[in-house]
Amino acid sequence: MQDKKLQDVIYFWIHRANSRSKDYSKKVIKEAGIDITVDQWVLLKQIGERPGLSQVELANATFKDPAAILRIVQILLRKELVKRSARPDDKRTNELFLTEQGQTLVNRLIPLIQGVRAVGLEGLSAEDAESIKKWMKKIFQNFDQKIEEAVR
Amino acid sequence: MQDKKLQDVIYFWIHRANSRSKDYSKKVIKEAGIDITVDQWVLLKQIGERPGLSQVELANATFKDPAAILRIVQILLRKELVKRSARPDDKRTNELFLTEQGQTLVNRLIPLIQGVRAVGLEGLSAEDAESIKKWMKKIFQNFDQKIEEAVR
DNA sequence: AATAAATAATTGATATATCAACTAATTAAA
DNA sequence: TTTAATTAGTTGATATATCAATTATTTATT
Repeated sequence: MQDKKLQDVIYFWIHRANSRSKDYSKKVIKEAGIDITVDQWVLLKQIGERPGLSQVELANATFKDPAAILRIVQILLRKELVKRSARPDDKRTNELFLTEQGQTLVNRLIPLIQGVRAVGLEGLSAEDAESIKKWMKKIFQNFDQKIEEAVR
Repeated sequence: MQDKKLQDVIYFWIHRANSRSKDYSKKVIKEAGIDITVDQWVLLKQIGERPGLSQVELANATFKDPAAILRIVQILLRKELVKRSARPDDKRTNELFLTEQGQTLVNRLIPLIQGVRAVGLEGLSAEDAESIKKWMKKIFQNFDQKIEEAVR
């Protein structure tokens, strides 16, 4: 049975680009002497953008599983970068906030991560970057629709 | 400190596209009643393309860690989809081959995975797809170079 | 040839992803 | 309003990713 070689498959390269951007982010964070993972950073960043959001809201925003969110949040609580409290009008729900330490760390990381983003886009124009973003959204939606379609 | 919202970051969308393509592959494989993961499939496919390759070669081809390869290979051995034997001229090295069962499974999966690939690219032209592949390679290389640069 | 360096595979530790099952709290329906 | 359904969070199980350290073997060096 004939098939494309792995290296000719577009999704394989999307995977590689994703993987290496994570690797490089990790390297930059580590070299700055900061002890958090890329996934922890993403949650910190999102909590900073939307203080008080719940774990489910965080899961939706980052497209992670609530169970995955919980475990990462527990690490962030342990590191005292995040604090958590029950929402007064709905005791099921936890509200998440950055601690002062967490906010300081986010502020320190932002310029580093901006540098990381720029590295990946070297040699690409702003229009190229826009096209890529647009196409990634399209591919995402193509799959997402097929997945959701089955649910209905 | 001002920064792009998570949803405006190109790498976030690359991550999402990657993640959903994996989700949909998983769904299709499961619906076909086949009990393997996407990562197991990628290794099977690569071993089928290059019979006799070693774990390190497999790690390089798929950009995975040798330790990760080992654990997935152990699962494939357990499922009797792959067989393994020491290379005669270098006892450190294992050669990997598909079993007959493994080959049958690969043949069965290929058309399913081709369908998955097509779903993701709906609404995109062949040229769009080529551009995406080219740019993902570029982004990959931009990061990879920075990472390797430090090693030298 | 003996020693040192490099390589392939392995193991252990930690972090993450996903799914299914479960509890507690809330909301909708009979 | 009592019951049923839904929702938020949690836990356990399994698979994967990454790093550091270890063993066995091979290759390079002296």
